[in-house]
Order: sequence, then structure tokens, then C-alpha cells
Amino acid sequence: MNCIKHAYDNDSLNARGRGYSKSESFDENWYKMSDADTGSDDSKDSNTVGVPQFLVVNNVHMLNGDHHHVNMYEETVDDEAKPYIEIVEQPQSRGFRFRYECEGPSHGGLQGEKSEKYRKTFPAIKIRNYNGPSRVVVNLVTDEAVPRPHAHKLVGKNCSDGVCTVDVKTGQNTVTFANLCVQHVTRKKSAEVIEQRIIESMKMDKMVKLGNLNEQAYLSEDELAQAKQQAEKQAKDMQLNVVKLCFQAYLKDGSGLISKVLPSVLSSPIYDSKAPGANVLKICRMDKYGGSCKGDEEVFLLCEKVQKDDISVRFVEQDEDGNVVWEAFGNFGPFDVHRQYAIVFKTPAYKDPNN
Amino acid sequence: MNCIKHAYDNDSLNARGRGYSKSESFDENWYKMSDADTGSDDSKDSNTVGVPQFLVVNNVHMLNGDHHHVNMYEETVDDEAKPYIEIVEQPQSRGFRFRYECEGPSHGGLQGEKSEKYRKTFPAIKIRNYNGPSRVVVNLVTDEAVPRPHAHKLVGKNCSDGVCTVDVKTGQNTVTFANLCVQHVTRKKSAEVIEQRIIESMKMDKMVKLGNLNEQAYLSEDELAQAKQQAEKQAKDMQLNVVKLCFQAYLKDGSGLISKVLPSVLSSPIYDSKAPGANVLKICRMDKYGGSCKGDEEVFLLCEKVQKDDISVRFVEQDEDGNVVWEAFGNFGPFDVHRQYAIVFKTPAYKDPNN
DNA sequence: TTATGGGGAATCCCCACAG
DNA sequence: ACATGGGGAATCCCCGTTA
Repeated sequence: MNCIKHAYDNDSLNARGRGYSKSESFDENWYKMSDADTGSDDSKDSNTVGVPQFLVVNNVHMLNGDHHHVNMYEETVDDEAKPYIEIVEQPQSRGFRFRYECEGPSHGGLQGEKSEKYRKTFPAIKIRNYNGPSRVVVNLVTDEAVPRPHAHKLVGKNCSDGVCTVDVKTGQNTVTFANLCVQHVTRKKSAEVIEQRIIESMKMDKMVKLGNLNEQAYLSEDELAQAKQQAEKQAKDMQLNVVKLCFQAYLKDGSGLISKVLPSVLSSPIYDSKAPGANVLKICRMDKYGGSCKGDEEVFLLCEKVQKDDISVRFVEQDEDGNVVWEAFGNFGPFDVHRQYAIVFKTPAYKDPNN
Repeated sequence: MNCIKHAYDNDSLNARGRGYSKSESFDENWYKMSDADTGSDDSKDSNTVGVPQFLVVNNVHMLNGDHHHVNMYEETVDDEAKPYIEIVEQPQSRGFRFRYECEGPSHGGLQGEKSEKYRKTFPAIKIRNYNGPSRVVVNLVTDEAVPRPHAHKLVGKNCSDGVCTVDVKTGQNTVTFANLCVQHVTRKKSAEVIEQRIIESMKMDKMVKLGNLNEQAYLSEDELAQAKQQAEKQAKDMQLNVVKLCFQAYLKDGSGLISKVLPSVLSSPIYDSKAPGANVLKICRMDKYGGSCKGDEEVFLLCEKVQKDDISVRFVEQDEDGNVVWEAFGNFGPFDVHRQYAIVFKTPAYKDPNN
């Protein structure tokens, strides 16, 4: 006798070829700025994954208003427990939508990965082994082996110029980022944004070389042209559908001046939920939820937007411990994916078609 | 016993609330230009539907290069068979896609309503009761009781500046418009386009008033501002998803100069196939094609893009002569329309549930 | 290679509902 | 009236096919 042997559930719908990256953090050594690197190299050599030069330079720039000189070259050989940034809550990886500037503000902020409908959480970091005042800066970087500044902007609470800056008081050891939003810069405008960032970093680089961060540096026509060209190149193939948060912390000394820079820490990637393929996969409705163990039955499945060439329907059986004891895939081709919102497939046979 | 009683076919899927307009043509009297009307009035009084003033003025302007004076005021009381434009083939109403400028040229032209896959036809007109040379002009107008010039442009063969102009030789009594395309002007740019048209028509109006079509007229700041304001108003609620072709003909005398203007004739409306709701309704796939006469069976239907609030599924039975002997509607609500591409409905009972 | 057609991505707009 | 979330319209880009 045929019987309903396999149940279908939402988790059974899976996309092929998706890698869910885990969170990353950099080594805990003090960051040491290299004065030979303009941040414009294309080398993919990243045995020692480092913070991109651009980024730190930019941050120094932003802190410029403090009018004091940070000794970027300080070496610490201190082996004691060193301060470092820890991400205590990652941002949600999926389900958040990047909004365009034209969509206006206030469409809800980025939540934490543990967020629930009626118990919302938010991305948060903690500065370990340190209890004094600091300034925390968050900006967006690309999801690459060697991350670069991203064209998108952080907007929302405490944000300006695409960057989020929070001054942390003594004793406040956790920083929670409620209402952080990712503003989706259009592909067209992304070149401009990146160009600006490059120009600033090149200026800053000059200033660092001159050893004076308080005097404006100027770029030659040539350098400007180069910045533009480079920006256009970067903008052209920058992935606009994924960003990472880059957290940086500047520790303040007794007088409130910046004394140390902690190594940057990157969050796990955040995928734009509006982007094709980045959607949370979801089965909305099916015309049958059970059938013959022999398989080969046609099922109409209505789903959220999928990619006809990168989607499959997976049947799984798990034991009490959640181990997969059986799996098989629904049978269909790209042609059976209707307008990205429905799939017509044939059921696979159950492992024991007579059971 | 239950049996398959009603068949489903593509024609059974119908939208509510769609009016398919029939073709229209204006009265056959000679067109008489009113010199008091700038074409800018908003009156919806159209007992005698007339050609909008803008249009004709524009055409005169376009013909200006001929450097001769057309007597626009000629009255004919002639009762003999008068020349007139007849549309011998209407354009296809549905299934044609308006293309944006950015989409580049050559995506296929507007076809005739009788066009078939391997026997294509095109919109065509005939000038009746006349065999001499003429110039035929086609442009786009709105689908309103009082048509206005449309923001969209005609492009393709013989087109320039959004207008199609064909010189017709003696003896060629049919003009066929192969490769006419409608260029979709963006809502933003539509105001500019319309403003330009209004400015031209106002200039022309002045020139007409001055009785000299060969000398350029100038507008005051005030008039320009008024044109702009009016254009913005018109652009804001102009329907960009539908146009009509406006055919005009200028008969030439023995020396090749324009001697008479025939009354304009409008085609039936042409709906942009890419626009929501203007799609050809189509059932792509269903999970069952027959069922119980008692009805109340759930059917998953995959379709082309529909509007969840303006769609229904109709079951019909026709006799041999095509008369409807029974009809009923599938039962579903907007919530059952999945992302515009699928409908889950319950079948209605057949007229005789026991048969 | 262009002509023809079509799918869907990127951008933008606006609505419904909850607080 | 705003904060949040979401659907879909308007615009744009690009691909496979066929003539």
C-alpha cells in the first residue's frame, strides 16, 4: 500500500551553491599601519588577512576633528590581556532589505541574528579587557578576501556620511546598534562614492607620509584621474547585494584623546533581501503535502522569488537527533520554474518504496 | 457519478473591468482650424469630438520647410465624394511592448491587428476618393475623449522627432506602416517633451494669428512659465501605458504643394504589453484540467502576470454556434493570487451537479 | 550580423498596518 | 503622523533565437 511517507517542510527547500559564511575576526595584534601602501593594490595575497588601508586611513580622517596626533606606529610587545573587539551579536544575514535613498528613511533597521518577532535584538559588540572610554566606528566593507570600503552607506542612528560613530563611556562595555540601515547606492552613483573615498584616502596617505595629519594635502591632476579610473573599475564589479560591518574602536586616554586603535573586526555578511537569489527561501503553498512512496507525482509549489537555474527542492528525513537519514530531490528543470514564483516538480521515490 | 464536465481553456480566463475600445474616426468634414483656441483648454466638452489644436498646429509647423502658405481656413461646401482617410488595418491593441530609449532600437515593430506569426501585417491606411500625391503624418495621442499629443514618440521607419512622415505618390492609395515603434518616454522626461510641444504650438498659434507662418514668433517669460506648468500638470497624470495613432493627410496640388488637409483619424488604442494589467491573459499550466461537477475542488493555476484585484477565472460552456449556455467563476480572493503569477481557486459547481 | 522577442534585475514608489 | 514592512510599478539591461 502507498502511504504518506515523507513530510514536506519549509526547510526542505534549498538552493544549490549558496555558501553561508561564518563570522570572521582578525588577529588580535595591534594594527600597524604600513606607510608604503596606498590601499590601491590589487594583490589578492592575503595570507595574513588585514584591514584594508583605505578604511583605517578614512577613519583617522574622520577623527581629525580632535586635533591631536595619534601615534599610529606604536608597537606593543605587551603579552598581557589586550583589549579587543568581540561581536556579541552578529547582524541578521538574510531578510534585511537595503533601501535606496529615494525610498526615504525609517523602514526598519538591521536586526541581530537572534532577533525574534516580539523580542528584537540588534548587532552588538563588546570591548574586552578594557573598561575606559572609547569611540566605536562602523562602516561597510565588501565581502571579499581582502575587504574594501563598500559603496553603500550606513544610515540611521548615529550615522553620518555613511558611517556610524558612537562614543562609549567608561563602564559601558557593550555597544548595541539599533536602527542601523544599509543605504543602497545605485550602481551609477557607486563610482562617485568610491572615488570620493579613494581621494580622501590618498590625501590622508600623503598626510601620513608628511607626518602631519592636521594639514590638508593636495592631489595632482594625475592622481585624481587615477582615483577616478580606479573607482570606476571597482564600482563596475562591486557586489552591491552583500556587505559586511567593519567595527573599529579607538581607545581614549585620561584626557579623552585617542590613544590606541584596536584591530578591526568584520561581521558575517549581510545579504540584501531584495536582491535576486538572496531572498529567504520559502514555500508558500503546495497543492499536496503528501503522496505515494513510489514518487513520480506532480506537485505545484508556490514560493518566494527563486532563480530557475539555482534552486532545488529537497526532501529530508531526520532522526530524533536531527541527523539526516534520507534525502532526495524533486525532479524538475528550469522550464518548470514559473516566473520565479512557482515550481512544478515530480516527487522522488522514498528510500523504501514499499514501506 | 462525477465526471469531467467542463473544460478549461485559455479564453476562459478573463479580467474584470476591461473595456476594449473600438476604433474611432472623426467626421469627414474638412478640418477647420479655430484661431481662438490655443489647445490648452481643459474643457471635457466633446460633443463634437475634434482634433486637438496642438496637433494640427504642430503638423503645420513640421511642414513649414516647404515654404509656402497653406490656406487653413478654406471652407468646402462641396457635397461630392470627398477624400478621407480610412484605416484599413488597425494596429494590434495588445501584445506590443513600448520600449524605452535606453533599450536601443530594433525590438520589432507594431503589427496589424490581423497579424499572424508567419503572415505579418501592419497598420495601414487608405486615402479614399483621391489618387494624387500627398503627405501622411502619424503621431501619438492620448486615449481620451479629447485626445492630446502624447509624451511618447513614434520611432522606426520614416520617423523623426517622434513623428512618422510618409510622402505618398500618385496612385499609391494604401500606406502601410511597417516598423513603427512606440518609444516609452519616462514619466520624468514626459513633462519636458510635452512642454516642448506646448511651446511649439503656442509659437505656432502666434504665427497663425499674425498670419505669417514663415516668421518665428517669440513667447514671453510668462507664457513660457505657463507652458511649463501646464506640461507638468499634463505629464503628471498622462496615461503612459496606452496610445493611439493619429493619422493625418495633406493633399498636394499639381505643383507638389500642400493644398488640403484631411480630417485626422485615430486608431484604436494600443496598450503597452509590459504594463501591469495590459498583458495578454494566459493560462500557462494547471494542476488539473477536469474535476467533479459538484465543484469545490482546489486548482493551482500558473498564469502570466495578473492583478490580484482585477482578475477572475471564468468557466464557460458554449453551444455549436458559440453562444454561452453556461458560465461560472472560480472561487478565490486576492490572497489566493500568488505574486501575480499563480492563482489557487476552487472550482464552481456545474449547472447540473448530477450530470 | 541585425531583427525580434522576452525574462528578469535594479530602481523606485506607495500602501497597509501597528504603535 | 510615524515606524515598520512589504508588494509591485517603472525603468533598464541583457540573453537566446531566428531571420
